[in-house]
Amino acid sequence: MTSLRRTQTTIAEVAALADVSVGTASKALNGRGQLRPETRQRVLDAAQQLGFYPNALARGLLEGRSYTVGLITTDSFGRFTIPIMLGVEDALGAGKISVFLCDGREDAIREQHYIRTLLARRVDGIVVTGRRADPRPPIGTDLPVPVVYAMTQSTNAEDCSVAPDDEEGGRLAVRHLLATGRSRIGHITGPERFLAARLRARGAERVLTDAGLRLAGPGALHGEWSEEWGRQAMQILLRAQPDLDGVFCGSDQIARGAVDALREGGRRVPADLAVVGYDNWDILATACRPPLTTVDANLTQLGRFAAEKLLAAIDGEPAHGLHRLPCRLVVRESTAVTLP
Amino acid sequence: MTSLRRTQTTIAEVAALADVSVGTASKALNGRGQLRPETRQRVLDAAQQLGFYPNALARGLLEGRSYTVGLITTDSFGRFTIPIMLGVEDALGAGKISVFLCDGREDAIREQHYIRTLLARRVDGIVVTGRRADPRPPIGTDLPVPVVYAMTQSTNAEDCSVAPDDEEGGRLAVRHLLATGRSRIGHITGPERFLAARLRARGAERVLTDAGLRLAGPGALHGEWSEEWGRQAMQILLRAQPDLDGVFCGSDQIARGAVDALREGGRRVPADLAVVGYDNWDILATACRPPLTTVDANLTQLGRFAAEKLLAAIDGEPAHGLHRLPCRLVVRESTAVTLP
DNA sequence: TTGAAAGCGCTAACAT
DNA sequence: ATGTTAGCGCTTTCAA
Repeated sequence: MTSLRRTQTTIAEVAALADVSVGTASKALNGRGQLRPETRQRVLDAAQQLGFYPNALARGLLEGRSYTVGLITTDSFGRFTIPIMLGVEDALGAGKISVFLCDGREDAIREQHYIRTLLARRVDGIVVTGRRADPRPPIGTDLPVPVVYAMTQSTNAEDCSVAPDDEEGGRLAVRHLLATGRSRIGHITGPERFLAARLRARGAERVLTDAGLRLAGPGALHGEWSEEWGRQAMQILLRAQPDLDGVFCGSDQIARGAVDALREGGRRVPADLAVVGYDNWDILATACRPPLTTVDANLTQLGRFAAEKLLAAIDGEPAHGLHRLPCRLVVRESTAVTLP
Repeated sequence: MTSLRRTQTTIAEVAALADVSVGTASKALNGRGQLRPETRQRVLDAAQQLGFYPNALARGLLEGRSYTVGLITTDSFGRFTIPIMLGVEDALGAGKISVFLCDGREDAIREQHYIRTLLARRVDGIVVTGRRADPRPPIGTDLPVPVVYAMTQSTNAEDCSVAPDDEEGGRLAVRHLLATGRSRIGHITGPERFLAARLRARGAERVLTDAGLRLAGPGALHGEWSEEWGRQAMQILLRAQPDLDGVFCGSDQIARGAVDALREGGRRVPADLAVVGYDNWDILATACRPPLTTVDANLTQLGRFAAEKLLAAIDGEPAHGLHRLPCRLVVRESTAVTLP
């Protein structure tokens, strides 16, 4: 519990107490210049005694930068934005940079308003996060500060964007199913208009093709990102191919629906069928019966990575183009190999 | 899409272009003082042309405040913090105040570090959010700026705290069950060490007592906030009181588990038993079969309320003590009245 | 080794 | 009606 003065102290007061000039006080506090050790100590003591900490506004004004960055979300901190924010905050907080939170709400006007505000506050850079990997128009052209897009992508190829490698996620999932001895594998996923859904499906198909196989039934089943769709699609798939032994789902919600449908239809998971989800939304994945093997997109790391790219750009080393970050398979019981 | 200069403009440049002094430019831009309309327009045009917006750091330095507030979370933006953040940001953003995001991570050291940073940045105030209603030590004594605690409570009664009215939530839930014709009502909830769990249970019990009834079975069943516990507890409850016709659950997760257990045990919801959840975590509540009637704690509004209290305090009208905000029942199918 | 002064960008009081 | 000046808190020359 801090005990700070009710009124904030200035360096002039510290200087007065230490009986030196403000210039000297500044040097002492910042460890610069040539000072008699005793003088330096006197200043430090005075600062301590007064609970002094420098006014960041004054420093920023002088230095021309503020050691802050703006974080603009387009989706009101949805489920996917949170871990990214966490990563960004984590990477920047450590480096003494503070983060301004701005909720863009899919509203372009609002977004522009925020950009203006952030620039007025002399942020050193801006991170834009989204919930979809699909490209979006850049937040501005020729902005005076660097911008990094995380979990969304600027349509301008010059801009720096960071996104999970969804195609690799699809490959990981299906490779795992093959490795655990399944070969009649179906795929249930979200709307085809989502780039992420298409990429995951493509990854899945590639691995199957390489193994001389193909997706079971009618191929990738596109629908809502919901449990309900997972249940429905599971029925469709089973009817189309009754000897199915593995399903890769494009989200944990879908997977959960699929698993419920299987259990209620009398099929055992993983004994009869293995199921892989996507997102590693752990509250869902672990509550599933059985707990769900799923692909984790490492979003917190993605946020951290985006922040690092931004820091580099601030330091004059800008990156360009889209960076796809690796996913990770989290193995749980839904794909366990059972003895016959 | 903004098109802003790569280099930021100062008021001096605007003044030069408009051929006036900076003082005059300042007056024109801020609509103060007596100026010839034509001069004012010339300045405005110049500002427009140069894409000028004032340096907030300079303004803040001068005014002694920054029009920013800090938002410190103790739980890494958990599920409950998000809507609160949204509400805070919403209420403040409208008033031209920007929000600094700080993830305290339950770490007191980290928290103190953030407080110092925020004060150095001359924030006008601080909001502290938590995930538990249980009281916590204040973040500091005698801070130079006002603080409001949201969804957590300071142990210092002088501090301003805002929390949902959990007891009322419990009352709402059970009153609804009674109103839909149920009278043998059980309660499954989270760990007893959570104040929220105790308050909700108390609310439930009060309503029953007033109706000359009591909780079914052994009374409130405390366990984890999980689906698994919901399933288990449901079995326990049914064994203890087979003619049960209503269950109030302390969270949507628990409710979901309870509903699953009922369905799998051959009981129809809502025909045989009605179930009420808590949180209105819609992705869970709507995926439930049937969709869940649940108590919504109005967290976004709570965030907005907290922000308003903070603004008032900043304006010299501090509030004290704990403010409990109303909950709201969201009725879905799990408590529908069915014809016999 | 220390102090004085200038200046970051802006606003407000005071001159003109 | 417009210009000049001082000063917000700090760092950084440059002088002493």
